[in-house]
Amino acid sequence: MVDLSPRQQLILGLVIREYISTAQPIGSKKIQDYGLGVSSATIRNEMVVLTDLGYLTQPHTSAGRVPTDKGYRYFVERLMRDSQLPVEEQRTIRHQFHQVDVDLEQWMRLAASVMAHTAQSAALVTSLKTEKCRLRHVELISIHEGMALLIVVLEGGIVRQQMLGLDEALGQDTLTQAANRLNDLCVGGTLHHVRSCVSRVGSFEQQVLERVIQVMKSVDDQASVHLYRDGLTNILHQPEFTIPESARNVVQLLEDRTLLEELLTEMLEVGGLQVIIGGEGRWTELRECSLVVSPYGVSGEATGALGVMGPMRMPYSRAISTVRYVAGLMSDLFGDLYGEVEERSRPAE
Amino acid sequence: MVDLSPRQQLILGLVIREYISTAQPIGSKKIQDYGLGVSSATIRNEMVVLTDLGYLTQPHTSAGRVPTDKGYRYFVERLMRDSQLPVEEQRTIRHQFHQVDVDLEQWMRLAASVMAHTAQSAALVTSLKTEKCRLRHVELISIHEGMALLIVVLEGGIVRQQMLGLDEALGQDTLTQAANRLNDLCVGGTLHHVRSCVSRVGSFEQQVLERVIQVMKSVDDQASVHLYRDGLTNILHQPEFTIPESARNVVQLLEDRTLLEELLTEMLEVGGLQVIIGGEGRWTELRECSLVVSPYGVSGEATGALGVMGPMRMPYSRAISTVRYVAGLMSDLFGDLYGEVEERSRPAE
DNA sequence: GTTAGCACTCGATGGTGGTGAGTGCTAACG
DNA sequence: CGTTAGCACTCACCACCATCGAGTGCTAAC
Repeated sequence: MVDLSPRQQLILGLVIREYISTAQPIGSKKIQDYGLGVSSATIRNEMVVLTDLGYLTQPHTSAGRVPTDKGYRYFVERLMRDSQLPVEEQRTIRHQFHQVDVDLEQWMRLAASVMAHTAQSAALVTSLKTEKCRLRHVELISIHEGMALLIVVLEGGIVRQQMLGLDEALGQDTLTQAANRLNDLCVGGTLHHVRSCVSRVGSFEQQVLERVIQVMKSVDDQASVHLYRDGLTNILHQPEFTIPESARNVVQLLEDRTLLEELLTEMLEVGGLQVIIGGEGRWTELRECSLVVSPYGVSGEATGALGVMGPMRMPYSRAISTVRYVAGLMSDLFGDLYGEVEERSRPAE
Repeated sequence: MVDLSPRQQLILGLVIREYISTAQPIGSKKIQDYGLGVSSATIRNEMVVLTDLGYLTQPHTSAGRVPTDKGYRYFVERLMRDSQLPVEEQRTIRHQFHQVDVDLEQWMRLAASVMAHTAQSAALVTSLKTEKCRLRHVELISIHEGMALLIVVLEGGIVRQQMLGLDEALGQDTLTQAANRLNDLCVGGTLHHVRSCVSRVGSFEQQVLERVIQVMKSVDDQASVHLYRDGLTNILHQPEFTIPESARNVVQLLEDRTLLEELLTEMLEVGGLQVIIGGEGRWTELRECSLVVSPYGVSGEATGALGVMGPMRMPYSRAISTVRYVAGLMSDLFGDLYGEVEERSRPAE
């Protein structure tokens, strides 16, 4: 992995960059045109080496070279200089965020839309997952006799609601009283603390608390993670997805919440901006795709993941800077909701 | 439109049914195989008539016949007998609905999933839109000093939340008091009534009320209608969408919320189960597609639209019975939340 | 180590002819 | 007059083939 000569690195870099922009196998002639002062034969020789080392392949004998996943990996880790998103675009994006309401859902939707547009790929955003979520407020609202609406508010403005079938008809007053009692007892507590309250309240309150616990558990659970998607069309415009077969595969991939949620949750555990190339590791389903994923949120409080997905032949530099910028921006926005604590833990902008 | 002989109707029906199941142009021989006791020449003669009348076309001179949108329209309105979804499937679907929580969002998601699966097409579900929404409850929760969460509960368990920047730091107690005052004053009122309260409260409450009004207005507005989609992959499996071009078009169509929302909202105004074939009317964007859409909900209180989208060559009978059944089921479920009123207004199951 | 030269490979392109499904037309039939 | 057998015709589809050329690997000379 480490023993490429400077010239080999240069050639590999050029092949990858050229392939990323043209989607055509790259021949020695085209590289020569870049003017590195050697003949095509020399470049061919180097290409043979790069091919033997597994950084490039040929679709068929008499074709140019195409990067392998290993090649892209080398490119991303060694040949690409970190670039920032142009200041102009940064401003445009910030502007868009300031134009919408202060609303978690709208932000996430917007983040997906912005990334899809800026990186010209499919974009993914998961909702926040609290690590040890604290209860902020419980509310019970009568819908009609026999049915009440339970609203649970958690730290950081996460709101969940659930319908609650009542065994006996209870008026709004009774419900409010019950909610007040629970608020007095449990607000500010973690799941653990809420659990410990169950034995200290009346039977109806117990019933409500069970549901609150269920809600808090499910927020921790990946099942309740929301997933925002955008830019599916972008990915279908890529030449690698004109084949109906691959198009279907990638759409299926993006439609199937479970796989994506699993993937993004795992990325969250690893932490930091990640690049997954061609389904490396256990993600064989995304064989033809690459992802750039980053966590966002307030570390230790609530975190989510966001990123873009495209063909292996993805403009990594642009994708990475886009994802990094949006993740930083979202982290800042959410940081404000958590009252400016944990300043140090935000990903750098 | 009305002057087809019984035999012409029979032939048209057979051509359409056969084409729906095979996606191949249908020749006179194939129709003869159905054994209607006449020769292929006779069938050809009838086909010429049907073609001249605009119910069928030929992709090219020496090919079989393919239905036109007018042909499908005639089929849907005159040749198709209303069928029910098999009882077995009805049970399966009901069962799935009873297995999830009593939760609007989960229901809509499930409805989309069920329709996508049952009708093997792309499914769409909009959230409910209240016609004259009534305020049920207002809640203010302190997030941190300078920031509060406003929760607005409307008739039928619709919950909306919004962050509220505070001009001055207010404690939870102050917020609760303000919320209580507003509840006393406005609960049960329509948008109109809430508006009339603005002048009767203090300045902070006014500020909150403005936001409540904004929320209530936006619920009326199509901008806030949620859209649940499922089964995109199904549609890409249809032979008409193997061409990358059409595949992209249909994906773009399904990804673009605004067009779909506009369409579904318009369907809501028309009312009743609607079949849109090949972008009839002003829906030229869906030239290659057909939709089966039905309203659901509690008429006069809160209504939404749901339906499926597929190629023009869609199994209309199955699609219609699926959509009708799911719409009925959803209406029943939501009807329960509205306290069993308006019994008469539910679409028949 | 580099390079010019060269034979070779193989996908892409385009023209050709055969095949067959399906047609429209016509003339004969009941 | 509706129906039908027969027939010539059309045209997409496919297999075949030759050509072309981009790009290769190899070798020998620099």
